[in-house]
Amino acid sequence: MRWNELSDETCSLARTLAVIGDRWTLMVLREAFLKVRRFDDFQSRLGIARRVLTERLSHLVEHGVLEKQAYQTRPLRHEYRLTAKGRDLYPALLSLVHWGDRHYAGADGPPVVHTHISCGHEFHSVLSCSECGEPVEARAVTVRPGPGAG
Amino acid sequence: MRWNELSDETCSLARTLAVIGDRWTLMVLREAFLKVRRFDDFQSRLGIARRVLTERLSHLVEHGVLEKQAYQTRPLRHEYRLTAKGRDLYPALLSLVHWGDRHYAGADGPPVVHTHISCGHEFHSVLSCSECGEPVEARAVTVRPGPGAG
DNA sequence: TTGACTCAGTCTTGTTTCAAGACTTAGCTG
DNA sequence: CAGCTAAGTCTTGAAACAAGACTGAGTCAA
Repeated sequence: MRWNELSDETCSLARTLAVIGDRWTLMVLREAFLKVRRFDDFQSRLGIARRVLTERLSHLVEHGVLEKQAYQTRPLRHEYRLTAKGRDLYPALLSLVHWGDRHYAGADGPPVVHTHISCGHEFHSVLSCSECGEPVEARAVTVRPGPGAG
Repeated sequence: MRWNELSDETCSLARTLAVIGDRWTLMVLREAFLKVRRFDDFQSRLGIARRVLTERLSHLVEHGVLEKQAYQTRPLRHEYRLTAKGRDLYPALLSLVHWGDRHYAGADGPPVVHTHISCGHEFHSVLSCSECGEPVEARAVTVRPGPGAG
């Protein structure tokens, strides 16, 4: 079986991975959150093969994560911007970055620090419960079939 | 260039993806969080090719995300368990799942619901700031080079 | 003590995807 | 007109993947 033949109905993760579960795709999204928007900028910052970049960008556009907008007309040029759906990926992406920071930063600390504008502090991400607001960890969660289960 | 030649020093995400940024790997981890521990259970639940599963599991063990422990000696059999480092991936994984729930659940709702044992409620995940506790969104965050930058 | 069964892999053989970078197109600039 | 820029497209060889048959070490039941 191929990964993308996994049942979508019982697994939101498979669905998510079908859209963004590819290493270059995630790197492209990281750049997008850093406000990179143009083909050649993605290409030169990542060093990704142009053919692969073309394919990843159109895939993301097709799935509504990015949108392609003209930023000039003569010559016609487009840029790729995150949609609301794309911005919703921020928590997932930041969690992945912070996992890397936590487990692979050298003695000096992480390569990048994030500042929360609202409170003014450097921060790291914490996953919390939408209902009680407390931090969530794996052992405090149970899983059961939901209304959309097959 | 290949994705894994990206500079680790300036990018925790590339480092993270080198360890877990593969679709099957993430599906394996999802099962691990659902308490699946044995080779054949991973294999039959996911339908993954056995060769690929072998490779992914050893990769995860090698990187300290899973550990291989004997659960019986005659015949010698092992199981794969999440380490603390592996459990730290829970926020990232749950965020990915919830993104899928949010954007791809059918009219009925998501295929799986998560209950937070501590408070007893069904919940979804919220990424919050470690300093002020408020939810974080992309536009409220600035990024700059940290102490470990190259 | 033989035959079936379980678990955890390994091996083989096509198929698919990927990487690198040269090439293309359309319009602008000097 | 020559060269430049942005955004791709194309070709070719290399790497990764899927399917599933096979292996080996031990258990169990007759």
